Amino acid sequence: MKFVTWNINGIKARLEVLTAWLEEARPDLVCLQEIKSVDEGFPRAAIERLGYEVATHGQKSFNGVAILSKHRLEDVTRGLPGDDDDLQARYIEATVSVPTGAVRVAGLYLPNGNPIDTEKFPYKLAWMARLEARLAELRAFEEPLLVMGDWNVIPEPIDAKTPSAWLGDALYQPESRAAFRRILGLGLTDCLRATTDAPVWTFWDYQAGCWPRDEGIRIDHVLASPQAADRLIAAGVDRHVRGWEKPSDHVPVWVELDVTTPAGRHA
DNA sequence: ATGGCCGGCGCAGCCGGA
Repeated sequence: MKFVTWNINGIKARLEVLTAWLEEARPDLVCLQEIKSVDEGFPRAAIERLGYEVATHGQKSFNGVAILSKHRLEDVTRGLPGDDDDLQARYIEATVSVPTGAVRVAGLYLPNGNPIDTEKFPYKLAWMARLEARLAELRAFEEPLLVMGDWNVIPEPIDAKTPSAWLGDALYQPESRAAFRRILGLGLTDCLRATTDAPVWTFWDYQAGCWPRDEGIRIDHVLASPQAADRLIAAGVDRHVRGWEKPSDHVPVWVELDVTTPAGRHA
């Protein structure tokens, strides 16, 4: 079963690219970020027509996340707990039933945090602390869990074509990277890193010819609980989509899980 | 040479992104 995360950078500007990719990739479940739309403005019908259930957590102009699923979504919750004054739409959870049980999915759009000498950077770090607290709760259930989205964190030097270019950037600050490592320390597996040691990019800036020069970074991640990581078959990036007409600056990142084998029976 | 863009809003040019 194929689970994907993709920052689409505006659902209205990306609907044609999204539907073309859905028909090509045929994912079971997709977490979208930066839909930049209120719930009522989301082009739900065009996606439902392709056989997907749609759950949105939108906001006017900025941010906004959604989950698309070929299988019924249950227990949808919107917003990251821990700060009732935070109105930015960056987090959604849902449970999807699979033949052997259920998978809890958390879709996130982590704050960018730039510039680092403004209030935006402490907001990012506080958001990551709230995320760690929520994921500690979810981990305690000891069930299959995927935490996927645009993390806006470059975890390691290998995750940037030119690491030195990011030294003053919120995505590569020691505090951002340490917070990401603390979350991995809850017992979560970085699925792409679990399947390859090679450099892989998920984002290329629109500016400065970054795509033709392959000046990319890896900031979109899928993390799995042990109960999900045990079922991991493969992980990858749909890099070619960055070369399409009117692309997002991010590409889809996917994982394939074996949800047919009873627990404890897989390799 | 170290820059070059894009979406939303709304109809000019600014804000936000990474």
